[in-house]
Amino acid sequence: MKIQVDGRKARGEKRREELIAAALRVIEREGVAGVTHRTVAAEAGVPTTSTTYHFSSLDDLLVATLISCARDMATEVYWMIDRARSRGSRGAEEVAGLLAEAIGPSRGRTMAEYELYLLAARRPELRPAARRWLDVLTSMVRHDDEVAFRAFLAGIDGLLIQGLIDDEPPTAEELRPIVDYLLKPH
Amino acid sequence: MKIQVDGRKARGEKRREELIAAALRVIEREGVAGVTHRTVAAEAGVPTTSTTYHFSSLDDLLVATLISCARDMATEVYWMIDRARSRGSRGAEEVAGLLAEAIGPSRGRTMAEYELYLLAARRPELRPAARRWLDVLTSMVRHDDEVAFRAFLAGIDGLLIQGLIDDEPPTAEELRPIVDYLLKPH
DNA sequence: TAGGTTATGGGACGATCGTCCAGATAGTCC
DNA sequence: GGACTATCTGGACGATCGTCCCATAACCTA
Repeated sequence: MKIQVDGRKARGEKRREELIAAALRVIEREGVAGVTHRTVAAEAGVPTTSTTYHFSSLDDLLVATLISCARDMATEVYWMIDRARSRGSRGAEEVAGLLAEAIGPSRGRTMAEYELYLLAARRPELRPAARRWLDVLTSMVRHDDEVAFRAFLAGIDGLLIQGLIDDEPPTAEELRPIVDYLLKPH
Repeated sequence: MKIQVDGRKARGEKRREELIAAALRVIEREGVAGVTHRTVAAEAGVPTTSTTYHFSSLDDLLVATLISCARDMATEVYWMIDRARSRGSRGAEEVAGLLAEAIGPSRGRTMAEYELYLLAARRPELRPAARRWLDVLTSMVRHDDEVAFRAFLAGIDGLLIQGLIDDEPPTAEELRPIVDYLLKPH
C-alpha cells in the first residue's frame, strides 16, 4: 500500500469525485432519468468525454453515485446515534430530527436514496449498499425485542417515503410522537 | 351520460387499455426507464405509432399506467379489509398475507407502485394517486389512536420496500408478528 | 533530458429516442 | 350510397443518446 503521490492520479481521483458530486446534484434535481454523460459533465463543468474516461460506463457512474450517497447517509445515522448516546437519550428526538431533515432540507438526497432502493430491488449487487443505514442501526442499537426493532426500522422507512409524497411534509414536532410510539417498549 | 355504442371508440378504448397493460408489464420487467413508445408497442404487438395516437405523449402513457396500477392496488386493499371484516378478524393475518403476496408473486407490481411514489415525490399532481391505497385504509378503518394508526401505515410501507431489497423476502408467517405488533393497541 | 504513463478534451459514429405526417381502413349517420 | 369521423399504420425527421478514437498536455521515473 503506497501513499498517493502521483499528481496525475491525484487530480484524476479528484475529478472522479467531482463527477460523482455532480451526478448526485443531477439526480436530486431530475432523478436518475436525468443522468446522462452530457448532463453530468455539464453540471461539473468538464467536457463530456471526462465521464467516459473515469467511468467505464454510464451505469458505473450511476451506481458509484448512489453508493456514495448511501454511504453518506449511513454516516449520518452513525453520528445521530452517537449524539443521542452522548446525551443519554433514548433517541426519539434525534430520530425525529433526522427524519424531518431528510424530508425537508435534504429532500433531494432522500429521493436519491430511494432511487437506489428501487435499483437495488432489481439488481441484487446493489442491495448491500441500499441496506447500509439499516445495518448501521442494527449493529449499533441494542435490541432485545427483535419484533419491535423490525417494526421500528420499517416505520422509519415508511415515514420517510410517505413524507416524500406529502403535500406538506411533517415537521420534527409532528413526527416525534410517532417515533416515540415506535420506540416505546410494550 | 351516453352508453358506449360507437364500435370505433370501443376498439380504441380497448387498445388503449391493452397499451396500459403492456406498459405495466414493461415497467414490471425493466422499470420506468424501459418504457419507450417502441418497447410498449412491441410488448402489446401493435405498431409504434399506436402509442402516440392514444397518448398525447410518452409521459401521458407512463402516468396513466402508474395511476391504473395504483388504482388496482387500492382495490386490493379494499377487498382485503372487506375480507377481514367478514371474518371478524382484526386484520393482522390478512395484512401479513397481502404483504407477502406483494413482495412475492406481485413483486413487479409492487416495484411499479414505488416507481410511482418516486415520480410523485417530484410531481405533486401524481400524489393523490400514490396515496390512494393509504386513503382507502384511512377511510375504512376506525382508528381512535391517530399516532398508532400513522405508525401502522408507515410500518406497512417500510415492510414492503424493505422486502423488495431483501435477498430472501419474508413470508407471511415471518411478517405476521411484526404486523401484529404494529396493530396491537398499547 | 528522454521515454513511458496518465489525464484531458475535441470531434465523430451509429443507435435509439419522441414525435409528426399522410394515406389507408373501418365504423357511424343522414 | 355518400359524407363524415375515428382509428390504424408505415415511414420519416431532427434531437439526443452512449461510446469510441486520437491528438495533446501534464506528470513521473530513470
